[in-house]
Amino acid sequence: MKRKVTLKQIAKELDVSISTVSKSLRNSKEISEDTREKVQAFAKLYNYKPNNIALSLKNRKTKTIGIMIPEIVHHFFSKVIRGIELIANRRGYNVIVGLSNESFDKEVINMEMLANGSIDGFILSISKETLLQQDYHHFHETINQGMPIVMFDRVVNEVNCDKVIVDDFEGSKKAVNKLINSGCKNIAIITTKDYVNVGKLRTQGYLQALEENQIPAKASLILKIDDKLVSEDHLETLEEEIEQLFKQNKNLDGVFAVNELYAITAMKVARKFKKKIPDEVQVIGYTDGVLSKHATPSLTTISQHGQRIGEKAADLLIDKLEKDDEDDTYQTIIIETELVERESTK
Amino acid sequence: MKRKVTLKQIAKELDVSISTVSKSLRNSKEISEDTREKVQAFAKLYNYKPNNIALSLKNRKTKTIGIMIPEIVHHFFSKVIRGIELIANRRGYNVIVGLSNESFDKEVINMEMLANGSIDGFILSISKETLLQQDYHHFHETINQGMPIVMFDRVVNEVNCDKVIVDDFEGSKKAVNKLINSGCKNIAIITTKDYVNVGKLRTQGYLQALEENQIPAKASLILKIDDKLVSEDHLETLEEEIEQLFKQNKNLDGVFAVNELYAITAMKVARKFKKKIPDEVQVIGYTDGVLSKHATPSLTTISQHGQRIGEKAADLLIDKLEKDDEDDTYQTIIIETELVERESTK
DNA sequence: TACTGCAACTCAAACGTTTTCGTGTTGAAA
DNA sequence: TTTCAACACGAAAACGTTTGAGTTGCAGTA
Repeated sequence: MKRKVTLKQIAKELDVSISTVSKSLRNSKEISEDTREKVQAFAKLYNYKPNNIALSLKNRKTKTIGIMIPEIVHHFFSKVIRGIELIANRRGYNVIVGLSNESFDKEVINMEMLANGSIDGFILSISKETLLQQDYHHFHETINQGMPIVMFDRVVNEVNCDKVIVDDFEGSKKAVNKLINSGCKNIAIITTKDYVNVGKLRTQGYLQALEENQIPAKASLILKIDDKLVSEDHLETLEEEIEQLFKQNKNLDGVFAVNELYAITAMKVARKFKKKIPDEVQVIGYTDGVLSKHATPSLTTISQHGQRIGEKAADLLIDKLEKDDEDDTYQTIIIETELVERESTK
Repeated sequence: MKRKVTLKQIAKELDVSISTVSKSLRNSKEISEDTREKVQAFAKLYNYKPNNIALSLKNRKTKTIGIMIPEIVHHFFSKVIRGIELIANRRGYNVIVGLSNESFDKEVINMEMLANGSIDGFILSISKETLLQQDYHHFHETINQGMPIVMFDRVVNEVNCDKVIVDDFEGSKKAVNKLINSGCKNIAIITTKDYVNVGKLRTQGYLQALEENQIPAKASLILKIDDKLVSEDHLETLEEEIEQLFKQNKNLDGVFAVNELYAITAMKVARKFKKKIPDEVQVIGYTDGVLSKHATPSLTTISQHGQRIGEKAADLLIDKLEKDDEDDTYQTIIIETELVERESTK
């Protein structure tokens, strides 16, 4: 086993100083061509690679981006990571991942751990618990220490930083309009409780679309799921709640669900009630994941372009990191949603 | 904006030496209680946290694990990451993620980048291209430099290191036996080309199960998909190939597919041919992901316990990192598969 | 008084780089 | 013979820690 070779070892071996070695490798013309070649040959032979940690310490930058997300086993988030990684890599950065697991405490601890020099900046999406508690001190502190943050998807007005979001309002308007234009008269929405503000915005988009088409909203058509229970029995509860929705609205002919799972479950329930999709009930989901694509019938959805969100977030962050002047202007980038039409709508 | 405070700054402020500050914070009894308290109070006030990079340089360990996987938008891999992150975090480690994107070059470059001091060890799953080229020099070099590697799922005999795998052979035997015991007489397998050796092993398990039950294997029942085409049109090709399989085997009554997508597509094709599931055709998949759980009918699968694989891999790696004696014995841990019975089998 | 022992510090090296400044040697111009 | 630039290289500081080896002052002892 041969340990990594250092400048010092090369210097000793070649009987020159460390500085000479360093300069030779960086092709400084302070050093004679002779020595340079000798050093470079030796370095190549021993496969010298500068130690990243030492460089980080010296340069006070790590060339590493920290990602903090609530969950990784999730199509949307993994797509975002892929986008971040793509850009980061292309621009010479590494990516370190922390999972908050939707917990406030883990989010805080993980961020503190990473903020102590390990990374140059954060890309993150806020955990549900944090959103619920509305305690954002850890973000403020991080930013205050001069470490830039880019938030995506689950963002919050109270924190001043760059943001990349999807136009949830417009996206769900798009979906509901599609249902209306395809002939739906009684459209339900299956959404989440309001504290996750993407859920809130999607509900608002739904209401707005109805209003613009002079369709009165009905409370019985709005189903808000409490998704704090992510356990297995949650699935059954979910199904029961949707069954109630169908029972209470016999004339239901359109469903807009704010995520894939709700949409898929709605289709399952529709099938149970012998309602043909898309002939009798049409369904649109949100988030274009594997489920939508491979369901039968395949599901029309609003695609959020997770990868593009990640790419944009990474570009924003790295731009900020590499700009030398400390500007404190922040942008909010909106990534357009797209209606992907499949078999669950006419 | 207040930058992070360092030992040096505290020392200057309190008019003591850096060592005194350091020792005070580590509660050394070399320092008087008075001074200790004073320093600790000051440090707390200014929210001092030691700089990770400096510590890494000093201790020659980063407390960071590098993960290199072919793809992150993938249920199995993200579950593994979750497992790794869970254990890593619990044991005080961070996790840095590199994606090879199934490319040999990216795998090599990424590994070299991380191996230069950024991490203490690797957990990885080999890219398809690497498996195809059978060039494992980068793994050998990494190990040679004293950096431990733990491989999972896609492993290779040629590299001497700890491994965590699933018993693919036993797993698929289990699946095929289930089909046989449920009355299937003509069981097809939909698998991948042999160079991905998990595909190979699963095919062998299939053959073995047939043999043990005195069922002759038929070439026409073995469909090997070339999944180098991961593009969109791949989906259609896949469907066509499976249709051929059904056409050529009119009496087909059981399908074992080596992944979710193949299984789901098989169900779709079965439906097209008006074959009732599970009454006329039974289907079992491999990898227990979202698709299996939420398909209609839901899919019986062999679960690989991705998270457990990740946890075990992380424990193995950290154990090795924290053991001081350099032992060069390597283990291969086999994680048991589990048959998850759902609606697609009787 | 001179020595010992101890408490309470400080110094300095080390981890692996980069970079500024300094220095010794040459050869040529004055 | 002196002066001076050009050249080729070395020393040292710095990034932020930790830690073993000094150093200082002072009380106690012979």
